[in-house]
Amino acid sequence: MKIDPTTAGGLSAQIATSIRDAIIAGDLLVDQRLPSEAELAEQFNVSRPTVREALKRLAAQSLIRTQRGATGGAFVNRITFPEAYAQQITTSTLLLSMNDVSFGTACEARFALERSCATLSAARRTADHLAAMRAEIHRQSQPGLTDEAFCASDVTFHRALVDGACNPVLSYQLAGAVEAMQPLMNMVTFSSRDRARIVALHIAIADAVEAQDGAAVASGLINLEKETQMLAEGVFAERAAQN
Amino acid sequence: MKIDPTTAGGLSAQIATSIRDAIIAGDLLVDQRLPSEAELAEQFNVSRPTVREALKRLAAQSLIRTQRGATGGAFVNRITFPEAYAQQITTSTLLLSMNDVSFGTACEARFALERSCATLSAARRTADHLAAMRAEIHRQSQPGLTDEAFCASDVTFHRALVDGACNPVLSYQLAGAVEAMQPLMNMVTFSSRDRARIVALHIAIADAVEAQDGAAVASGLINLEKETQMLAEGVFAERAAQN
DNA sequence: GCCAAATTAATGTCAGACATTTAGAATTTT
DNA sequence: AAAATTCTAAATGTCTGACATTAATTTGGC
Repeated sequence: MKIDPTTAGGLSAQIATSIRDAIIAGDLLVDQRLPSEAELAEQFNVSRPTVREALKRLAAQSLIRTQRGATGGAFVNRITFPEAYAQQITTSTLLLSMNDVSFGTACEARFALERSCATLSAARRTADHLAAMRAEIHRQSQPGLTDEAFCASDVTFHRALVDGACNPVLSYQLAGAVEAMQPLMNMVTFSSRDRARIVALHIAIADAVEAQDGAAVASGLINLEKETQMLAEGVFAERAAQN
Repeated sequence: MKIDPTTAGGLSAQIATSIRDAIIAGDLLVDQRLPSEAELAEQFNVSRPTVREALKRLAAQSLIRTQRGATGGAFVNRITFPEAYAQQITTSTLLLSMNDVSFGTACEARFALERSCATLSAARRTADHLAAMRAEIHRQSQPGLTDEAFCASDVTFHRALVDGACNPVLSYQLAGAVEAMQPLMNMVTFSSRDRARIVALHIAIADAVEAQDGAAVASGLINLEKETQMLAEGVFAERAAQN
């Protein structure tokens, strides 16, 4: 592990990159202990605070975990699916909110991705997945639900659909797409009549999933996308008119 | 911004979370300058190194950038698509390599996601996207290509297909799926006869894209997935036999 | 009025110290 | 002898203070 003090980014960034590369290359295996901070400082010829900053960078990406105490230290972390979910959602959410991606573009991407689960989910969904979808439909039907609660339920419904594919990699990849859309969906506050139409489309999708009819799930998602896009257009047109 | 010294995770982690939440909530806007490290230290009642560790955590996630000099400091960063790509790819790659996800599962997820671009890419692809795909096909046809180069070309081919959908959100979401598969694909080293079959399937897909026939693109991808899964099965069976 | 040098404010780095946590060894007690 | 307790050592977590480096601003000279 060599470090060039002249290059940009700062020493701690370079050290972090160096260690990250070693992990990716497989030189450092899962649960393997890294040298202590003092040893790393000596190896890289920097001070301990600098090493610590580098380690914090890696910890922020869940690449390492640290443990205190006598046998403590920094260990290569096995990234779990929940951790990866969380990172993906954070990144996706900020990416959308900071780059004025249009509602239409995000919506299109989200439903395109979700349709990729339709066939698999129809084929493999368990009774639990179906029950989760039905439960969210029931929740969404209740009057007096706040917009936030409605949207949260919407997300849960779609995640149950995605999880029905029984492919953790697919679930992970879609977590970002589905969750990151929630803030955008929140902007499109729905009237009770709009909600009824959405719920009706959800029921159609759930029915198709229950019947294990993949094509019907896909077309149900297409209808839902159309409806969502139409609702959004209406809301944005109304807002534009007010200004 | 309040900090509870008793809670777990360490002070720097809490401070990082506190600032991250403020960014997500929109209390800190893009390009806005954070207080100086000394001021943050005073606000949170901690020392400067602790604040710095927190800032490094945020920098690792591209949430902030720092600038030196008189008017320098930490600024809320606008996450760009390339930065988000890179993070997604790193996370996805490590997630797959550390959780012994089966080749079949990862492959299924990857092609399911890619099929979601088929219709859009057939409809919207520009001449550039098509040219990029043809160029990679040409490269893949050359004998004497290393396995790594073949796989890298494969990735480029598929990214061109995905980018053809002209939806940056879709491209971003798929970057992880396609790139993270590369190390797994590298494990399945191909004979020249296998390569020829893959290239033939690529040509079929490119032809369908050129003809703007979405259904044909989708079925081409299905065929490619089947071929890939078959090849992998053969390789793994062979390896199992050797052990 | 324009260019160059001093100023200044910020991050980047270092050195050393102390606090805290934890596992394991040593010791004492039962 | 076994079990409970205490002690110790090693590691991370945090603090203080200092100096180095960078880059915009101000100041001074011409």
